Amino acid sequence: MTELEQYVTSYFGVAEPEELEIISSFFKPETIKKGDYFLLTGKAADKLSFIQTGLLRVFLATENKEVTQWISTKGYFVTDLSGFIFEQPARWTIQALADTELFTIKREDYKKIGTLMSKWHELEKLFIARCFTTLEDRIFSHLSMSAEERYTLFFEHNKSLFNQVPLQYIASMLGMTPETLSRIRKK
Amino acid sequence: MTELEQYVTSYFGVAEPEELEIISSFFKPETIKKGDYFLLTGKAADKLSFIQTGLLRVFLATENKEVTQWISTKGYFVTDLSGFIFEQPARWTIQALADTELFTIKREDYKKIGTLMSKWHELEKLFIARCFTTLEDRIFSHLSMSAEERYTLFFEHNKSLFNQVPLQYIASMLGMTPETLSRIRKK
DNA sequence: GATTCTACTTGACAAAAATCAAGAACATTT
DNA sequence: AAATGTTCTTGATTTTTGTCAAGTAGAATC
Repeated sequence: MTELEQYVTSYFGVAEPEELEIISSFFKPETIKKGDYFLLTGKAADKLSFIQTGLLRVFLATENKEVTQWISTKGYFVTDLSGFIFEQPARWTIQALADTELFTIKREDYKKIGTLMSKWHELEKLFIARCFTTLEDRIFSHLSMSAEERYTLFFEHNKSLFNQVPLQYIASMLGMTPETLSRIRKK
Repeated sequence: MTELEQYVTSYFGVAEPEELEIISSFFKPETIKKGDYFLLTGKAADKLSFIQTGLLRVFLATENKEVTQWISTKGYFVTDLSGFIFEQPARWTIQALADTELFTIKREDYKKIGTLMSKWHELEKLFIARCFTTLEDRIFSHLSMSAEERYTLFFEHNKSLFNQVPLQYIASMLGMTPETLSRIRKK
């Protein structure tokens, strides 16, 4: 099984080798350089990718500051989910934090899968439901934890990110300032 | 169109009258009294309901405090989504804040819809994707706004809740203490 | 190797929010 | 109407987190 097939399997749980091959064939390799934009807020969110190497930051620039929503690394998927699904302008901007290799599927091809595989929409549903659950946990962390507790929890599960990603972005993603994160880490 | 059919339509966007009738027929009226539990953390999350009258609070009791995740009113659906979809124990406890009338579908009946309507899983997917987007917005509010800004935004969109629901639960749902909410409201 | 740029840290201070404790307002029951 | 039980408010205080400003460290560029 190729790495791409593993990514597809881990997110969509596709079982039949033939189906998996069909789906994977729609994904095309793509490379973006550090600093390049994968997606811009307001533009068409018409692709979904798995990250082979590199790092992408999902954020939104407001008047005062940039708010980092998420950071994706190898093995993660990346897209503006609501824009991709509902064919609406992207809510997020997505930028490469390092040179990044992707496997990308265009929305038109993604939509074809649903016509080729009868159970595809159910797999999609389960995929999105897992994304929902992840966000539910994240909301809970903001309702019930201090900045330090959020940091500790996140650090336990994402140690490897801390070598690769500027801490200011992790701070933003956890809902605190870089200074606060720095002070928490000093302990 | 019955009220139930309107609820189903607004969440699942079902178009054909016959299909709508089939789906609606699986929902049964149910009544729960103020203080009763709709669902308990750890128990089977095997039903999904629309609220006809009344109020339900979705929360989790931790060692220190109860964390209110959401409050549902007339026209909203209510369930433990991840438990319902993945057939796992409920993550949340759901309790009636007032006498409440519901239309409830059991999971076994819900699953039948998928066998009767070929496009059901796609509608489900879109339904859950909208839930996902709502949570994304909520995360963003915690990453980028102060307690006062979160209150103002929520109040603008949910004025009617404030007459019906004890403010302490709204405070918890917005990620602040009842005292902080009270002080913000004094202004 | 010096320069520039960026990320990170640190300190002093300010603001926001939590905590603790008391009391007031309101509804419910008796 | 009195008593009870919640919920909400308010004040005093502490803790947490943010802001501003300066300085340091490290990588990248020249």
